[in-house]
Amino acid sequence: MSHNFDVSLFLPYLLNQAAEQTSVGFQENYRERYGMLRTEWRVLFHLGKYGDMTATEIARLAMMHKTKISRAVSALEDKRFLRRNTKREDRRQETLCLTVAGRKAYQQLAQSAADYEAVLTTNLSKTEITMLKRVLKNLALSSDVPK
Amino acid sequence: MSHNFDVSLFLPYLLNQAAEQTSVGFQENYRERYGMLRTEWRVLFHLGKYGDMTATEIARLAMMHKTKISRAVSALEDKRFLRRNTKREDRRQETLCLTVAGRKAYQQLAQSAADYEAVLTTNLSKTEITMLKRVLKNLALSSDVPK
DNA sequence: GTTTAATAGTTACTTTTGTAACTAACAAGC
DNA sequence: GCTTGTTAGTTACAAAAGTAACTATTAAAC
Repeated sequence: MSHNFDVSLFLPYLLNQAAEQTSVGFQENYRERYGMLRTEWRVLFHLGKYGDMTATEIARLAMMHKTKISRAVSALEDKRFLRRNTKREDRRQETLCLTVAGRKAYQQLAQSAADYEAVLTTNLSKTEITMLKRVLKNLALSSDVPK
Repeated sequence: MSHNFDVSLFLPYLLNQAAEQTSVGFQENYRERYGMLRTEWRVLFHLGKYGDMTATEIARLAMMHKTKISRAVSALEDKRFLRRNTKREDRRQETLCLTVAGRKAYQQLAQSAADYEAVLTTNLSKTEITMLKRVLKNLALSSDVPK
């Protein structure tokens, strides 16, 4: 195929650059204000968005490895942002529930996220944003093997 | 702003997902075949694409931290993919030059990259690809502070 | 020319992540 | 019931990345 492929426009590379820059730009919000890591913010926002779930369910949705989730959950528990409730039907599983503080943090961060995204996309049209998100969703599912 | 912002469509999150999936999909190429890490592949491809450069120049272009570059350069040197040449004019700097083996690896990987990208983008039109890359480039520069 | 500041790159130390092995609980086969 | 296999989640260890302090060299100030 293309004899003169421009590696500097290699899609995974561009995606990494964009992901890294935009993520770093947002991290001050959860980091400075709540002392969270990226993984913790992700777990928090899944619970905030989808309601109580188990670690495994978050892992599947977020495509994150279960050890990462496990550590993030412990950290969020230490910070009193969530509680664990062992399930009656299956005592291996535990439902994760945001505390009042956790929900509050989620709401504030969701707001910051909305604001931040607005800034990121100022130069983009509505059509472009929609298209971009659709494409990204597809790429994320491309070779869906969370392992 | 938006009272009902959908965090699961938060742009940095989508970008991370897409970046991670597509990068993992490609890594078998440099990892299995050449025993490289992602950082090494990046350094290699910058040298392959732009010709001999110093570590600092790569760091600036790739927006990678200089310690990451330093380690990747050492690893690539160990694998005999590049040589270092201290500059006459300024003995602090060293020009990094791909060896014959390095150039060969670059060419093969650039080819694999082209093939891989073709697969990734099968469902996208030319217009979409162009638009996507332009947007990603812009996002990557959004808050350009490599530190 | 000697002090001061700046730059290229490395190294030491810490934090975070990845991998694999582990414990505990359940479920099925017999 | 007991063995065998599977799943949820954790922990121990190894690999990678981030941060800060370091060496060596150059440049500037005086």
